Amino acid sequence: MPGFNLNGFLPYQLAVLAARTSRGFAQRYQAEFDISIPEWRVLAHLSQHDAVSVREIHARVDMDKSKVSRAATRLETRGLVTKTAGSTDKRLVELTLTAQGKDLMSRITPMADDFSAEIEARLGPDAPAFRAALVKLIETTPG
Amino acid sequence: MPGFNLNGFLPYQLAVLAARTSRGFAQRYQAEFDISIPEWRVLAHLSQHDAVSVREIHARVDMDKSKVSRAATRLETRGLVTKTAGSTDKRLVELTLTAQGKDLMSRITPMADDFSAEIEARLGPDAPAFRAALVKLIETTPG
DNA sequence: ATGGCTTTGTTGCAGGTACAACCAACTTGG
DNA sequence: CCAAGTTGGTTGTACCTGCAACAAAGCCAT
Repeated sequence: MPGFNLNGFLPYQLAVLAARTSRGFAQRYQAEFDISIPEWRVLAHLSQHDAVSVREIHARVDMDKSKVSRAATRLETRGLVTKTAGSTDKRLVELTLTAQGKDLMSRITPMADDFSAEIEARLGPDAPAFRAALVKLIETTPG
Repeated sequence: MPGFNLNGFLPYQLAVLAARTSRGFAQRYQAEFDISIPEWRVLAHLSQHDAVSVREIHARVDMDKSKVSRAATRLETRGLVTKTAGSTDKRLVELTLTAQGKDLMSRITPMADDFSAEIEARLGPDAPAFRAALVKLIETTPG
């Protein structure tokens, strides 16, 4: 009769919160720039590590190879990144932000920081503990 | 040069953890039963609130109307739920678990509890605070 | 009651995703 | 040096999702 309490089920709670949060942030930047979430992830990674391969992003950013590949292709056609064949290993593709890509990142980054700050503000003093727990869970959860 | 630190970005962290967690749990029950995540959510909700409409589930379980509708149809063809037209309002559909559906839930529920317990064990004493923060964020994040 | 407005659920469609097959480029053991 | 195996990236495909259009049922003011 009591049944299973889905609303208290941790995987469900995580899924709901993650979906709402991603949608919320996506709405902000998709209105101004026309970027999908996979594209945003690739751009963000490139802003830290330039001249990087698809494989590298696939490993670090929790996205399927094909997702990275197609995101990179879309970004290239829009002039935000360049794809050049690797010099020593010709299988590798070196992804690099163009000037236009860097410019776009420089405009999205403050929005991202604001968004994060708003979420942490809703948590108040518990925010650091929450973030620490989140990191611990991510690191102990197999890929 | 420092760029944007995606790995420390809260929406990204939530998305990664939620995706991994959902996949991990889905792998367990999809091997034994053949149920998708939307189907699992509908079943779980029905285990608490029997004779419930699509709209009710849509509102409570963070799923699109069409997602609920299609999940319910699949569950009906597999004999896990029944769909009957509402008696007073004929637009409404009353979803109810069949005996087979209840049996399936009684076997999945312990797996779900175990899974939750394993995650909380990885958090140790921080688990209650983490769950509390999660609930607070869900409640303050617009749908 | 009747013509319009709202609500409920289903369905068509366009786009995105995961998974596997695939090709080309490297590597390695003999 | 070459055949077999690996690795990096792209592409084909079948599925799923979200959104919007839709039909049917209910509501409501006149």
